[in-house]
Amino acid sequence: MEIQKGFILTGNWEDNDQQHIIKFYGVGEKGPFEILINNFLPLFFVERNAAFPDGMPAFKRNPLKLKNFGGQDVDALYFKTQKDLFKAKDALSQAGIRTYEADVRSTERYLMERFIFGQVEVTGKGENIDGLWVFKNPEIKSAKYNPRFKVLSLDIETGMKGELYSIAVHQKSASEDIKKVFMVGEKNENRPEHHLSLLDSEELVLRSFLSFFHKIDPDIIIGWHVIGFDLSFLENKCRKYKIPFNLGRGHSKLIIQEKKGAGYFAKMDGRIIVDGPPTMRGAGFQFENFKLDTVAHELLGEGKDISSENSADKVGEIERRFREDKNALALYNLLDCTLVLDIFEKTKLIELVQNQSILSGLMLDRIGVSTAAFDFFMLPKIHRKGFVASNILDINRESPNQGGTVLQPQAGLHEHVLVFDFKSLYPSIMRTFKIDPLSRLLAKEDPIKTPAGIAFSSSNHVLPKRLEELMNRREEAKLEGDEPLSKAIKILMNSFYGVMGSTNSRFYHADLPQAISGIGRWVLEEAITFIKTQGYEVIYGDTDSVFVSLNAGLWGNINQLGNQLVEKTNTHLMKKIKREFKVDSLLDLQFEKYYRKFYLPKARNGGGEGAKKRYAGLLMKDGKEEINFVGMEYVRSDWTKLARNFQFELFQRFFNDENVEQWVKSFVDQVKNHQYDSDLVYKKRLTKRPEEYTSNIPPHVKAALQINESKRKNLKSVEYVITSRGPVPLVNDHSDLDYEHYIQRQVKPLAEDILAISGSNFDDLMGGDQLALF
DNA sequence: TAGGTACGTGCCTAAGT
DNA sequence: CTTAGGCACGTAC
Repeated sequence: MEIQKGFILTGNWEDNDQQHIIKFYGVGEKGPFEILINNFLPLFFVERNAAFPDGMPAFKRNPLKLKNFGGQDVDALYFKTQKDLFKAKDALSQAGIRTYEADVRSTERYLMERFIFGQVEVTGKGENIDGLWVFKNPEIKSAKYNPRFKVLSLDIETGMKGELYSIAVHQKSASEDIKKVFMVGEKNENRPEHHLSLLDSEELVLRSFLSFFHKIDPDIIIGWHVIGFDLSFLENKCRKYKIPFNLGRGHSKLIIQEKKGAGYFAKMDGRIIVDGPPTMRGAGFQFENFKLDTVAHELLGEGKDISSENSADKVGEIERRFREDKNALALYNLLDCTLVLDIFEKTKLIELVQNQSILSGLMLDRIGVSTAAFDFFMLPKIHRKGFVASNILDINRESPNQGGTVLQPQAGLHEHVLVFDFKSLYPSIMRTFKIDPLSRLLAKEDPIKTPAGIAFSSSNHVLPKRLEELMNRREEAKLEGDEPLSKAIKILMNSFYGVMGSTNSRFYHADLPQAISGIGRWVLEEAITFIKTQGYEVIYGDTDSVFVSLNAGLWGNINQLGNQLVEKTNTHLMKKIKREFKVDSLLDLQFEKYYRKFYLPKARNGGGEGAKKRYAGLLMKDGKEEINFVGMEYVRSDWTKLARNFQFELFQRFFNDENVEQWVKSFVDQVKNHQYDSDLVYKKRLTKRPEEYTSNIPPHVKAALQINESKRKNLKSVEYVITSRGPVPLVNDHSDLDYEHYIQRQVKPLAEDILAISGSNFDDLMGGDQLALF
């Protein structure tokens, strides 16, 4: 008998010889393992009184003490294979008979019903086959086991005509640091360094790489666009040489799929691919762009040794090194691997996704799917409460759901502004008012009514307890300095509100998000009213935040003041909520920050009213004063660097009480005098193919349409400038820059925001005659 | 290979002078 | 030539 703890990386199912087989792969205490299960039957539920049509495959019907959300009894139907399940589901659907939970994946069903969240203890007859532990129908239960994965960073270099030059890998684990480059070349060439293998042909490079790969046996492959480029390229080469592209554990195949709009996905047994850019985007990282060089510079302060500024030069330099200096190319190839590895290490990305998997129960390639994470937690819970959920239905919403309140800002310059916000507002509302799909169904049991009159059961619910656990665990994680865990919890908690309000969730019901956001609006209003009664002026607020201006001037200790106001407000809310709703408030207003100066701009087309979701303020950070921009052009990636730099410097002067007029004038002169030509580039995403924009054609699309047909095919964003001919892609000739456009569209509106305060005006300042020159 | 709503801004286009 | 409405994008929370 073999007992091992482990972490599940991947899972899949197949129907084989009239059997449904589930396979899980992972890494355990004694190495990688495979779990084979053939005693699990795919299932769904139907109403007890359903009369079945002809053409149903074989099934076993089992009456259960479960009901659907409408209160009707249901039976479980078990099938030999998933294929039979699909067939039955279709037949029933044709006959107008509803099925329940028929769209739950059997791998996830198996794990969730056993409360297994990534980490397992496997007990059974284990057989070690070629280093892979194989268990057949073992006993599996939840456990605590957090491996340090073997992470391999992969990068390839190619020639312009589609030749494979080299494959580099860098793998780090707790105990080893392995570097290797496989390159096409002659053996005695250039006295190659020890980690460089020169091989006679592409085919030999591929074979050597694959054999080496299996020897070092990584758990996770990382890279930069590694699926869409590197692995896809290698797959094609392998096909050409009829080499099986069997990167998976047990030499199983790697399968790559491209989903239009959603990017590339790769699947194999027992290993996970974590691609840098999409994963970092998903984790909320933001950079000027997601080029490896940019991200590496930003995070590590270093870059590649071939600058990627000019892609034509880069390709040329790679080809030159391949011909003349293979050692240099190998170093370059390897540097990319190491940079990616360092980026992952610095941002703790692997730890983040590992925590997301443990918290959600989803395997690593599904952690981003919030609706699936909600199912994983909720389905087993509601079963134990006597309910089954529906399939994911095609719902069309009658009316849009209302969200948070945004207060009308009091436009202008303020001094001494305190910002308060509710910590995790929506989760704490769900906890306070016991909101989840179950308590909505069972609202008759000890009801709580929200301000809008939606009722929930105060005694029968599951999500509030889960949120309490998560919030407590997050506090612990913060104290322990465990950033990835804290972040993973935050991401998960924040997803619940969205899932319950998503028609792509089987738990969707309009009352759920309506109740939550409705209470949110009530709470914010109540807090503001109270703060005003304390004699403070509220100048702005958005969803969960309140901005207070100390118009009477600054006195005493800011922190003390802020914390006292927070305490009073929380106590007030506590009492009020107890009185009106008979529940204990878990709402927590916090004193977040203090701006010495704070500016709320007017809306450009708003008839003098303040613009919501836009502001700039001067706050203290690490003992220094720093300008913080929110929603303004400075933080918008679709404005030029010219505008962003201009706004930053403008506000520096403005907050410093300097007169800006002369400076604005000279800035405009410098623009005309070609001082900022490299800052005039616009960058904008394309959400469709350029030809598909029909109703109107915005500038970035006009630019995109001028790019070669082949290059424009999968274009995700366009860089362009405005010339006397209109928008032109950056890659085309653009010597006739339209400076007047930039002054009028990128500088003037930002300058006006500030100039208007002192009653001056951009055009007067410039003097009409000078503009006529252009 | 489906978390949500609220909002500002610039530009295009068609309808009104 | 001016204006209103809608589209597209990016952002705040």
